[in-house]
Amino acid sequence: MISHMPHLLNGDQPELDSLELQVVAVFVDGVRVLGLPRSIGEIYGVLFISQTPLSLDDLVRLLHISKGSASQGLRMLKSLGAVREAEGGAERRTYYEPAIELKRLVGGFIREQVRPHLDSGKSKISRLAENAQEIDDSARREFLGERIGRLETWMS
Amino acid sequence: MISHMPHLLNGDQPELDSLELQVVAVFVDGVRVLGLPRSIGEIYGVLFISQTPLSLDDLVRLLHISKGSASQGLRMLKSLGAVREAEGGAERRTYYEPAIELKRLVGGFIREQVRPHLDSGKSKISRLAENAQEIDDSARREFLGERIGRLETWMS
DNA sequence: CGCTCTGTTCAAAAAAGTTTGAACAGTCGC
DNA sequence: GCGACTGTTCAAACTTTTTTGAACAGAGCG
Repeated sequence: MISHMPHLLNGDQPELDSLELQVVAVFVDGVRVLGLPRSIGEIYGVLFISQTPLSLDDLVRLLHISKGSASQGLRMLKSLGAVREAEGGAERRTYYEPAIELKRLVGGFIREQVRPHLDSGKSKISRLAENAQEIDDSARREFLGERIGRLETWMS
Repeated sequence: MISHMPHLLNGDQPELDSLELQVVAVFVDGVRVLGLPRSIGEIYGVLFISQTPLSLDDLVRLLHISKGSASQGLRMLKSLGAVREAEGGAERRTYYEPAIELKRLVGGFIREQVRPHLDSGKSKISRLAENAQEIDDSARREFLGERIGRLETWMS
């Protein structure tokens, strides 16, 4: 039985096949656009194409990355809500599986990566708008008011 | 007359005042989120808050960046459609002004930074979908078909 | 407790990305 | 043509980010 299922990509498979490598490459490219590190794309990629959940050690072996990288990558992916721990397995070791709903992925990315910057930006701009009111030169003050107002519009 | 317009931020002003620095900082933060280099944010920031178009040498002086940086930064901003050469001035030197319509900025960013990756991603995935059809193991083939299909949905 | 197994941490190394500045190319006016 | 001026290029220097790997913490088991 076992010998007839060579493509069940799981903890037993020692290497990624060419098709799996191509999928991983797509995700590496994908996260690059979002400004996330390569390893994040690799990890999510293997999980995405794996039929069974994978452990940290599986990732180390399949991707040839260090344990540290895999650990940190999984942490980030969990914080983005892109990966979750698989239920069940009464084993000591924990297994991970990908979240495959696009909504969840995009939502997590916005919540963790975009929102913080957006919020701090908004508060900086409010302060800016106040400071601009104190300018003496009236032409300059009006110009600044107009531009900063535009900035405020952009942020919403 | 001249001495009464100290805030006309143009080629004559030797330094950025505190408010201008704050605005620049907002843009530096902003472009960081998009994965663009700091200097891009600085350059767009000064142009955005300047009442008159600025030359390359103005940028070098106001931002304390090298001529090379300013030149490359302007090139990128032009390619993004975020900055254009100002009309008029019969001078030899060319002056730049910011595009301030959000639509144009976002559009340029997508066209130049996102589209290329998205397109190459799509074609990689098409090839992937074909390769997946050649898999022997039928369970594996179906699983891959399902996942790759999902990937294709995401891309639209 | 002592040993093994799993996973985390973090300082240092490596890689990737950005900026600099000197050399160069083009243009204008004389 | 020559010199001054404006801007571009690109290899090297610098900065920032990512990865590594060795040390460590905790959990389970005998």
